[in-house]
Amino acid sequence: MLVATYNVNSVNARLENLTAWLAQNQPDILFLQEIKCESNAFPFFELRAAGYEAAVLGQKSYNGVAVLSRNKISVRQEGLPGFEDGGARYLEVETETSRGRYIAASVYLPNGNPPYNDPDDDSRYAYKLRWMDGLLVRARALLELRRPVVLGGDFNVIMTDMDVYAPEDFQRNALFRPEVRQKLAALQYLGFYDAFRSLHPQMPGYTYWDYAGAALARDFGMRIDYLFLSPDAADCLKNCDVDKAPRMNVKPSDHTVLKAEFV
DNA sequence: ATGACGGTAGCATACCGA
Repeated sequence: MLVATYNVNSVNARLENLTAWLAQNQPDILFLQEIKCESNAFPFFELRAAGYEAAVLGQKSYNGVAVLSRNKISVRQEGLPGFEDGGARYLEVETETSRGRYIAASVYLPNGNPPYNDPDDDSRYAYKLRWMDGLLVRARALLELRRPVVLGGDFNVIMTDMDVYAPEDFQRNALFRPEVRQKLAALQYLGFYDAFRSLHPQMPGYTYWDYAGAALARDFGMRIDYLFLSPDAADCLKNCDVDKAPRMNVKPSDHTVLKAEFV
């Protein structure tokens, strides 16, 4: 049973790459982030032809998350409960897999860095911190269900020095500041397992390389996409790997796929 | 410090991203 996450940087711009990856890998569940369209522009038809149902929380131009599944999907939650959010960043569903029913949420955390024209504006960072607090509240409620849960997506947090090519350059970056690292650590103290890191304690596991500056060729990457597992899901985890192929394709996203296999 | 590079909106250039 395969579950994967992919920040596509526009689902329509990435449709060829996406359907090719689905055909080759046949995951039970695929989380998408940054679909960058409303649901009326989402490629339901093409994905159904590829064998996938889709649940979509869309938004024009920015953000937008989706969950693909080979089986029928029921939506549990659009957006974080009790959190006023201008962005389409959280979609929680339940779906059948070849290993039973899973709760699955596609997560796209705010970036949090200020706009270039106003580097002292900390409102985006404050929004990121509030968003993470909302996620932690939801995560606690999900754990209380004592069921297999996967939170997958682009968390926009570099957790440790190992997870970025030049940690010294990122000390004040909103992806690496102490508060966000602490809150992502808190998700694990609650009981969610970082699927990749729990199986690969030493590997960098980069999931993102900037388009600019030959970042991919120089391996200037960062690990910011994650699959977080409830204990019931972690018990069944067999392996978890970065699939670098989508990043090496023609017309790639700047992120690549992170996938996990379950028994 | 800035921009690279790419996507969207919409038709020039601004905004966003990490």
